[in-house]
Amino acid sequence: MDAARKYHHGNLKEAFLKAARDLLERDGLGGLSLRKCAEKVGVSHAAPKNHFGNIAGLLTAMVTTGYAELAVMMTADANTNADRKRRRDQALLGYVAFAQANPALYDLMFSRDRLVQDDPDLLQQVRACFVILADCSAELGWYHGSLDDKTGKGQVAMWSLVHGYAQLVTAGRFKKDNMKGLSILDILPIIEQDGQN
Amino acid sequence: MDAARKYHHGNLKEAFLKAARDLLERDGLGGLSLRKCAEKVGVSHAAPKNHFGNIAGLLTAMVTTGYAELAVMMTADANTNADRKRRRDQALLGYVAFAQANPALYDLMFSRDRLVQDDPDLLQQVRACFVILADCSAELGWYHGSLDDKTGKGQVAMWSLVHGYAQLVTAGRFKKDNMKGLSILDILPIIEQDGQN
DNA sequence: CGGAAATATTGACACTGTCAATATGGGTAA
DNA sequence: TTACCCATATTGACAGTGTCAATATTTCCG
Repeated sequence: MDAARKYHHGNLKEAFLKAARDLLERDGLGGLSLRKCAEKVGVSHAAPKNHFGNIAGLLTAMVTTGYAELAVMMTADANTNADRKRRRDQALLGYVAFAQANPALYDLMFSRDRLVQDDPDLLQQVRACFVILADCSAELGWYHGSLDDKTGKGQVAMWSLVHGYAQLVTAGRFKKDNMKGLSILDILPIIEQDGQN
Repeated sequence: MDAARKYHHGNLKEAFLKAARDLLERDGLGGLSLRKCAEKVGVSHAAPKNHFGNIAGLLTAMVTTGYAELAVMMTADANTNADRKRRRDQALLGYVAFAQANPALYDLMFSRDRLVQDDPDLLQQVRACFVILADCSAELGWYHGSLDDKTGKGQVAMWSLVHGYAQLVTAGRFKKDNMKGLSILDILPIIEQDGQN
């Protein structure tokens, strides 16, 4: 049997995720509901229960794919780019680009009360993204002489900075003209130890 | 007439805000509803409409008071503390302390789709907090030689870092043992230009 | 005193997530 | 093939939600 046509509908789980993603970016989180997803896919209103349990399960699954895409955006040209500094820059630019391309999803990815926070798949994808950021931190020399940065300070600083920047940018908090033109790479050299890029 | 006993109920607007605040921190954003607020206060379910219009109006008003409290937390000991560096440290510690004391409210303060983003009162309180952070940035020497920092890089970097840190901490994203003991002041010197505090 | 305005209530509506009961169909073993 | 089991999907119901129009009540002020 065709894998895309199993059982009654087909791969209904992925169809739900796609519908939810569309609704989220089109109408925002307030415009997303299980019943709208079901109608969009063409099934009954209670169909999502079999695949996700409840709405938190669906949002968690969608957010998990978001973290996977975020990791892809950060490592898209990692193979074709031999220069380590450029690779690090591209990772950070990719992070912010993902947030700007999927602002509502990015917000949901850091929501505290709509997700199943201890979902194993979610935690795994989150960790994968954090590892990539930790590498960026190491390249910046934020480990203060210790290559493995046992204190974790570099990673904490890196994730805080890039996440805060991404969230504030997508929220439109940087409105003054002199701020709107700043990219994550512009503010990075300011806070590097040596003041150079 | 007593200002606390005007009209039928009294100062119903502030009573709603207090009830909403309690429900938010006790049951999370998902446990907060207009009808529960009304029941908690002891009025009919449609009473909030007269004061806030809709639920976005109530959340916006509550968040606005949150920003005002955040500013207070950052400047609590500004008068009694003559040392500029300690004053800056206390402002940043106060920022994070507010987020940790009111995690659900802090999250809502950066929500994109539940608030009236262009509310004048909200914008004013946000700006007030940003000004305080800009002062912290200036004290760190992030203006790169220009005291007024016309580029805005220092402010963008400062707000990004402290907001990202506060959000990730309250979300429980820093779980590894070596990270849990880090405060905002621990990661600050890592990314200062001279590497010193 | 009496009308006007602010404030609060009532009842209704569409919409939401969730659940139990039921129906449908595919997979598999006899 | 046939019979059965189980995953999957539907139906109908329920409590809860925000919002609105219509109405009622209280306060303010000329």
